[in-house]
Amino acid sequence: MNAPKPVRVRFAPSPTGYLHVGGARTALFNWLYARSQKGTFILRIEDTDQERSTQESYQAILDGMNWLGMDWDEGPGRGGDFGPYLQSERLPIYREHLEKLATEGHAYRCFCSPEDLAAREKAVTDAGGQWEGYDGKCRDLDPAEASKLEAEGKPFAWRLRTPTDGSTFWYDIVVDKREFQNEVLVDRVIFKADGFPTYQFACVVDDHLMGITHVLRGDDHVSNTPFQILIYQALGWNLPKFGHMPMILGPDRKRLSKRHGATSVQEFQKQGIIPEAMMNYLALLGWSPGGNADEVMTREALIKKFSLKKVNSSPGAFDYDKLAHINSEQIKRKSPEERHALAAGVLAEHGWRMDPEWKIHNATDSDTYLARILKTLGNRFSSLITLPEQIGFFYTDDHWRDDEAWPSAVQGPENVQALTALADALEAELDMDQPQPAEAFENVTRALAGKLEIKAGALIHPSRVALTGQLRSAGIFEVMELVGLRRSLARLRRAASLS
RNA sequence: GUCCCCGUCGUCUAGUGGUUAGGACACCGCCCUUUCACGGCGGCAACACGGGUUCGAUUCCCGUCGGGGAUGCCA
Repeated sequence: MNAPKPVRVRFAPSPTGYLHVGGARTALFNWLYARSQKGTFILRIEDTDQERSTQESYQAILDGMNWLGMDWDEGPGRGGDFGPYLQSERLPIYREHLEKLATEGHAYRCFCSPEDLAAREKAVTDAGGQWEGYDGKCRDLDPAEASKLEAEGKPFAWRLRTPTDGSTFWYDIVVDKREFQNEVLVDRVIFKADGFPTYQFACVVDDHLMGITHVLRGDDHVSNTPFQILIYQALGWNLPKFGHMPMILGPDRKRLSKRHGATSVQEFQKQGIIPEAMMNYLALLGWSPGGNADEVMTREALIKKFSLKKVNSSPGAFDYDKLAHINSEQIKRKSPEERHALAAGVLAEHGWRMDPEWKIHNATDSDTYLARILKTLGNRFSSLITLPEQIGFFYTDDHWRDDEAWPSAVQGPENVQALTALADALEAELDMDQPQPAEAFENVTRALAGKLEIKAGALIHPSRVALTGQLRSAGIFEVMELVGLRRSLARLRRAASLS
């Protein structure tokens, strides 16, 4: 048997928008396949649509790829032996291959303008018929006549002459055999009147010239494949393997669109999704590690377990809840250092810093302080979005002021009494000039509860709201330790006085 | 309309010619507890429908229905 060729796959987006989750998922499967097979991952920009391609989009795509951590071996900024990797810089190459097809009679000039075509389509539709695509008007145009029209300066496009009988098929990696009757394939344009190749043509030429072994793309390309196969055949080239990934649908099983919420990877980034989670979730949409295996995986695990054979053939609905779950799991599983970096980013956005005047037990500088906060938070830190709410009160007295929890937990005679009693006890028992550990606060609180013959909770709950402004928080005694005795007292008294 | 594809809990999925059809998210209980989260335990919940083939179909075939894609001088 022949030795397997080294895998070469590519992601070939067109720079006409942001990096959409569908595109990102396609890119991911290519990337995972390349990495798992020790192959080459190529990024190629398909900017043959002069109208819609933009520099901003180009940049957004590169940013999205980088953010997700999908590095490419060849492509923009990386170079490679098969460049250029921007189709707009490969025009002479396409031209050359077009000429070959023209010479051999596989391509012909079509002088029908888009307006002509639209008019003919309308005529057919008006007559109650169904327009089946290009009608082949110029297919048998006399070459002399065509040359004459060209000499007159009449604009034209090039079309591929496709067979009218037989069928074109391939064995898809995902869905096995796919077959189309050539009869239904029309002579589509391969070179536009503006001198640029169409996607159909540029894609085939590049995939071949760049030595692509597996064309892995979205299922929306299935109907392009037979036409492209015809181009390969006309050029006398061997076919790569094709694999069509199932589409991603919205939660309502309609095509995923903006009205479903975020659809571009940068939007998810803004919503506090970390790249590892995005990648992990995307991988799970259409692929599964199988059986009861853990779905939360590192990049390395993903690469190790990924297999094209396990890619599903049915379209899947995007589930924001599950993404959120994967995201929190990924955050929880990060190392303390990585979590610290993540949280520090959030702090920086809010401009929060530790008050250097304050004496905190076991924390005298900002980094240590944050490390202590995160340790106290533990698993509660599982979202970049809720983190500001969770830790704001460690940094500013303003943070806790307004909260709807206030009336229920702090107001009322018992609560005011409890807050005051606790403040008095803490002040009496603890040395204001020394940092106090959580245990000290807890001992005083529980002793007071015993003395007053009430449950500790009757002191704890109002204190939590007084200290944090929230009904939920990390352990309240650790909160007191980190907020510090002096400031804790102030907050307790403040709450009591405001009630 | 035509062509192509898909169809297992609400969602993502595993799986098989004979299984108590497994896991995860979400949801609901209980436990833990200082609230929340985590964790633990348990629960709810699926083979779209109708015909075949077969001793036996969720699994194989056909049809129906449902969903998606394509039908561009966009990619």
